Amino acid sequence: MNQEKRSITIRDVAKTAGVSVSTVSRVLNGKVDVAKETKNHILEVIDDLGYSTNLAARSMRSQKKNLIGLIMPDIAYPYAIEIMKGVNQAIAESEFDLLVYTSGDVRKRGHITSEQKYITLLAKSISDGVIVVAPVASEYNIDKPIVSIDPVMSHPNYPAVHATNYEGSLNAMEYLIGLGHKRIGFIGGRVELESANRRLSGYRDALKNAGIPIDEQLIVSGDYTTKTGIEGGQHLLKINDRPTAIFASNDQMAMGVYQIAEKMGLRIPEDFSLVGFDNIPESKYLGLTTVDQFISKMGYVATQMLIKVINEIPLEDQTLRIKTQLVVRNSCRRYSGDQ
Amino acid sequence: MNQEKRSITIRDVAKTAGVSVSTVSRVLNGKVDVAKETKNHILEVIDDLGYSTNLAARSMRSQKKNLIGLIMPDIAYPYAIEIMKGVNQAIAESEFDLLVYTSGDVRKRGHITSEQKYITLLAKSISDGVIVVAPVASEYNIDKPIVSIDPVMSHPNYPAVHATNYEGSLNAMEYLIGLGHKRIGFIGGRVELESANRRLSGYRDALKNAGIPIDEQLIVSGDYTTKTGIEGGQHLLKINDRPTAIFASNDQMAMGVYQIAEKMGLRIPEDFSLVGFDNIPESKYLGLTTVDQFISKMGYVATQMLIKVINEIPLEDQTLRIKTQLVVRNSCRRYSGDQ
DNA sequence: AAGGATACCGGCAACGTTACTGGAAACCGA
DNA sequence: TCGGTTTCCAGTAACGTTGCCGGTATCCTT
Repeated sequence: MNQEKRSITIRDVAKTAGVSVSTVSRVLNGKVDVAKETKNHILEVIDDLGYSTNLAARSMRSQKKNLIGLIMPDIAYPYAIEIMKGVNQAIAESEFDLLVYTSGDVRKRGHITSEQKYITLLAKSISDGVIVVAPVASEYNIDKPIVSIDPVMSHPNYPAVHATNYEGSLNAMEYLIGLGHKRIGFIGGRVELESANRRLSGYRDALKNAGIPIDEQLIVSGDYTTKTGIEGGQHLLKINDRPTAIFASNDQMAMGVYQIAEKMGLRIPEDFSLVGFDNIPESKYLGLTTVDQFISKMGYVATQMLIKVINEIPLEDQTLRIKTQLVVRNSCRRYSGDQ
Repeated sequence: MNQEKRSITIRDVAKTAGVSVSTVSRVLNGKVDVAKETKNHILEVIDDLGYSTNLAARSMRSQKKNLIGLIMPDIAYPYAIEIMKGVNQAIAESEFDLLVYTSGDVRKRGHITSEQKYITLLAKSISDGVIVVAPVASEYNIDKPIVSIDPVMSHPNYPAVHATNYEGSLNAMEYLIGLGHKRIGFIGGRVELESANRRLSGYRDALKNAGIPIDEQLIVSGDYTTKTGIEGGQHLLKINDRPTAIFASNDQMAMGVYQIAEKMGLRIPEDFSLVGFDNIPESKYLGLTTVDQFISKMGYVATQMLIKVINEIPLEDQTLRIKTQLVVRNSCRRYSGDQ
């Protein structure tokens, strides 16, 4: 039945062009050692037959692939999208193409295929190097270049780009404290991620620095999703002596806070102030004051680093820290304590 | 210097496990024909050595790859992102992983690597099937499943999912006309794309149906980018007897119109009405009335179709048409003609 | 005109994997 | 005990490509 229309190989091209396979391979790879006439003829045949080289076979045999891999567990949330935008831009400016590898959901694969597996899969097989987002491990037994974005632990010998999560958090808190807030709620992120912990540290230290006692009741946990933003926000806003400000440790959760505030009939910033973290595009429209961590720039820079490593250009710094920056919009107001 | 730490192959595993290569391959692929004891031992060795199978080699040899390819010229614009969201969701629900292939920019590759090249590259090499977005051709000499999203010309034998571009455009225009508008500007999309032409047809036909003469001066061209939205908007708004409404043939360009309007000191909808097409997330925040074409749903459905084709489940319909729907927000107002 | 350089090209092996074939051992029923 | 299954595994041949080596012509130099 399925008569398997075998696809056209380099051998077919060689045969119809009346040359050897190696010669075809040479014109395919732009080697000089072939007569202009033969070359043109072969190119014609290639076009006629609609041949295109088999990536798998080529990858297996040769070194340079002009392909960069980007590994993400999920590509459908704003953070991932911003990363991709940055990577995409760097890719567009380069000679490389991009292969984004995803399983669609962090939770999809069980214990069998771990991060390491994915990386080796892509790296060994098919690309010249990979970018890993928020990886857990820091060492891989691969000979291929790897650049990590926001890794859990930075390893001095492995290139990585970070955001200054701690400082960003500190800044945001100082801003709120500077506005006169003393009771500030905090909605945390996924605890297994370094970024979440560092943002929490920033929260705690800022209060400590300002001499404000920490009320553990005001710290709730979340997982960076809108849903937990809603839950956390609701919890905080239902407290009797409710906080005058909330610091959500990412914008996605801050968006949840907006939603629950509206449902509860509370206005932002009139009834309470709100600060987020990330500066995803949506924040602009919401008027959310947040900490910009230049996500897409991180993707951009990481890609450039990777390309350098691939081309064996030495890196000035193995780890690059992108400075976060507070973006003040209109989700916060001064709190004078007299209301 | 670079002593090329050769990576671990199946042969290494076989040797240290004291079995043959084929046996290792068998446990790797979950074949039954191997003793439980041997199997466990091999799995242990695999874990110890940190082996992971070389995708390229496997792809070359075997049929099933559990991998779906998505080919996009650029992944950094809202339309592409929405598609990916949908595809991502379907992927997450399936046994397949996803490989997004992009060169980062439509304009990057010259004549050498065409759409066909990309498709065969990915399809022949490495994946079980591919999804192509807005492809120009309708036939490919590949034996692998292909599903197109919004193809230029639909071919009855090739699975594709469309939006009802013409009807959507017609609806939007009828809405504007129903509000009393007679001078309606139109900003067109990339002429080489079918969607652009069909939206323009909708514009023309709606006017014709309403008995309103077409003023060619009110039709300007664009290419679906914000930049041309700005230019087109400026051009239209500078006309002496300027249109009372503008229909931008996608949201991205409508966003450009917002920008230029603000710069010119014109308010929407007080000074003129605006309608877009696509319903990208940003539109919600802008309050833009637009035609929802359920982009992410298109990605979702296309992926499901592809998976069916791969699994040789017959499709009910080769081409699926997703109905567009007008989303009324607050960028339009009634025009009574007395101002 | 002869020797050497150069331009061009073909053949072979190898990349790491899986499909296929077949064969040894173990088991089973009588 | 013996033929026949069954279980398990090893060996070999591919898959489509490129790297390497070497072999012809052709051209240049003196």
